[in-house]
Amino acid sequence: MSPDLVTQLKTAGIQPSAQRLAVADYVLTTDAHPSADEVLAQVQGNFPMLSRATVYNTLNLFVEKGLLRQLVLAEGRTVFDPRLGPHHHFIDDETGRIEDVPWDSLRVGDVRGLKGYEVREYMVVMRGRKLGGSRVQGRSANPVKKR
Amino acid sequence: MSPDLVTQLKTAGIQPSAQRLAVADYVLTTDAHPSADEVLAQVQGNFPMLSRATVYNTLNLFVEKGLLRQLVLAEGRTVFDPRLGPHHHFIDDETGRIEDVPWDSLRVGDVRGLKGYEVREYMVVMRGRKLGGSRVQGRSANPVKKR
DNA sequence: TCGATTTCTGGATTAAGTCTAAACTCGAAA
DNA sequence: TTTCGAGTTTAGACTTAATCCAGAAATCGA
Ligand SMILES: [Mn+2]
Ligand SMILES: [Mn+2]
Ligand SMILES: [Zn+2]
Ligand SMILES: [Zn+2]
Repeated sequence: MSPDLVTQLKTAGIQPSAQRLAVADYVLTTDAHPSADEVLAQVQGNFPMLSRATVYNTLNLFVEKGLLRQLVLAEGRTVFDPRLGPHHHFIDDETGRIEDVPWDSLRVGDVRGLKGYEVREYMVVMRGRKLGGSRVQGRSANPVKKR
Repeated sequence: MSPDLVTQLKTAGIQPSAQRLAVADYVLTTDAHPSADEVLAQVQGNFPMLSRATVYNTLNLFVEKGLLRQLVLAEGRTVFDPRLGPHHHFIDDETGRIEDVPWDSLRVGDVRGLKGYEVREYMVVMRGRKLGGSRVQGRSANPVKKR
């Protein structure tokens, strides 16, 4: 859809094919942190002839080219995050949903000054309950915790 | 080996069988963050008749009974951590090795005061290079990053 | 237009982890 | 002692996210 998606891919050195644009249109603009399977399901909605292999290929390519971050925060769920800037993450105990927490909402001490380490990046990972429930509860995506 | 391992298991409500003690003797005392397979390899050293299923059963039991924490920080690696108290983690980019960073070495802002969330636990996850190399480099366990 | 290159695909494969059903252990009752 | 049964252990089957592969399809360049 978006005309600058083409530009964004080209700029990253990626050939903007139809499949890649379809994947990009979802995964580069979503507010969620979808897994590969969720990307597949989502994109196949308006692009039914899309194979699983292509989704994985494309996601890995986007990560490699720096358009996407790959996050592994919870058991058995690798997810993708289009927000490249530094931010923290909150994981809901019940739903498994991952939410972004603005960088500036938490001051972390002198990480870079840690003796013996050259820290390239860091984030605070929080787990707990989301408050202010009552709301429609959102479409709860991840059943989480099968045990 | 340790006589109080028996006590520790009993206290947690776990029958201290030979296999469980062998696993406990390694995983509850290690400074590393081993995966299930690393636990298996390690323990089979002095306890060759130990099955993969028992290792998984035992590790899951220990997690369930609160003797062990399960961490998922990196691609395709679920590891176990016997240090129950709060602490942070540093992950070496090259080796994938996970190191503990003392809780007090980093001051994190008012996490508990975050509006809209009831944070049960949190940690800072750092990635980068370990400095002061030259040393024997330790037995580098995890090749990491196959891509 | 046509060969070369890249992209895409279904199906096979891999590998971490779980599940199952049978075998084994061991203390206590008979 | 024997027997019994609850709990433990095991090999191997199974599940599933992810990768690999080799041919088909699309795209590109001259
Ligand atoms: Mn588990
Ligand atoms: Mn895998
Ligand atoms: Zn994020
Ligand atoms: Zn740790």
